[in-house]
Amino acid sequence: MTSATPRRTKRTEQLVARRAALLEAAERVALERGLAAARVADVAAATDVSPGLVHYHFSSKDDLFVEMLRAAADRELTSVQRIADGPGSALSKLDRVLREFVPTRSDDQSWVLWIDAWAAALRDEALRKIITELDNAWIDVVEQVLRDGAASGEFRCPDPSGSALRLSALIDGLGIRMSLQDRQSRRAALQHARLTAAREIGVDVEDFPRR
Amino acid sequence: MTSATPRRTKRTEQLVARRAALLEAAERVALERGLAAARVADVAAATDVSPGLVHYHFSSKDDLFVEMLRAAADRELTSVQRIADGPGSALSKLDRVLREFVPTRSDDQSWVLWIDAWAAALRDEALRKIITELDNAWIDVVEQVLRDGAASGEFRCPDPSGSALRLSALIDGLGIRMSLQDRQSRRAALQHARLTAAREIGVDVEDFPRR
DNA sequence: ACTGACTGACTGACCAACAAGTGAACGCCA
DNA sequence: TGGCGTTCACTTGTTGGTCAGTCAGTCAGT
Repeated sequence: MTSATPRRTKRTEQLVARRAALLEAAERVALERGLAAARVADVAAATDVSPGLVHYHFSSKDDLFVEMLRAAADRELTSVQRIADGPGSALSKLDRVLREFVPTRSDDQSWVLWIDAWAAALRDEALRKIITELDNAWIDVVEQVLRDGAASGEFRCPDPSGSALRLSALIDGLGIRMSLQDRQSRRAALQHARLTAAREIGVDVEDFPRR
Repeated sequence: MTSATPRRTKRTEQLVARRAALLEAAERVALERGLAAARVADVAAATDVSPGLVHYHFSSKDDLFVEMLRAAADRELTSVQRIADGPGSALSKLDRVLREFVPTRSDDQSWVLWIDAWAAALRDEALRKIITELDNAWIDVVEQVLRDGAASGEFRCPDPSGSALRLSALIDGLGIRMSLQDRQSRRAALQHARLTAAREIGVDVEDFPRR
């Protein structure tokens, strides 16, 4: 039987491993030097590989970093979806989403990456597509959690779509603040998010799950 | 009487005018090409001037763009302060702030500039300082408006500081969204901001001033 | 008022550094 | 042994910054 996907030989395994390693290295480099200042030579060095090889796997620098961000976006999306599809009440899911996405530290890796990505996306159609798709998908997932909670009578939420969008925007704003200001504490940021979420679903903040 | 400030000769007038023109050109270039891709040669060309002159007025490329953003930040801050110091009820002032800062279009100039600036600030101490100072000052002004409204009994606001911070974060998040997604309408964004603000001060959205 | 020495804004050619991408050659694995 | 992953030397283009020279504007002394 000839499968459409190529056989999984040692060679092809190595190939996909290299590609993955390059993408991972690209992310590390983008985190350290910033997306705008990242060089393909850096990615090559970080992978202990010649610069030419990078161009063997990726047609251009742009291609490399776009793919890297696509992979990162996929991870983020998977992360929310796992929470939403997991066990627990809608309320606890909502709280877990907040704990997962409200930035933890001023040097929170993913936030730094996305702030860079936003700027780059202003002038790059492909990037803009990736980011808006991630953003919309994220909102959709949270919207569904809110809808479930409202349907089961756990809380009230007259406008799940709007609530999810507002939460997303708030978290993005907090993410920027946390990434740029050192003295901002995670505790405070999380509390701001919880308070806003509580108002969106008409419950008291105190009713959010402990820990 | 010998004044500390230099005489206002034709020469010095021209000097400050040149400097201002270069800063303005730098902003235009940053808007068009993006902060990361902006070249000093672009700024020179946009001012109809030789590249060398740019370095005569500004010690380095960094210096040029940092100064440009400092000027832009000053303008933004002046803008809020004028609203806060102006006439009208606290409620109407709050609404005017929202109308002023919730992005108007996907290509809203100042939002594009600040998104670029956030990314650059991740790796630039001087920029980070400018941005956090602007951000904190903005919040302080809004906080004062909220405090005034609460003091006069116009509305309730138990935590003006937190409310101002949350509003700032929400607006930033909406700004990103509006800048990256075309199909987002200003009307919707403004409505999200108004709704959140209304909840912060315990009034009904409908009570926000018409138009 | 005039002038001549002087200052400093400005030019434009130039450079050194750097970075993306190319392609021929090479060697390892199936 | 053939082809694919990989290297390395190289080309090409770009860009921030420099510098010697120029000329308009300024000002002190007459």
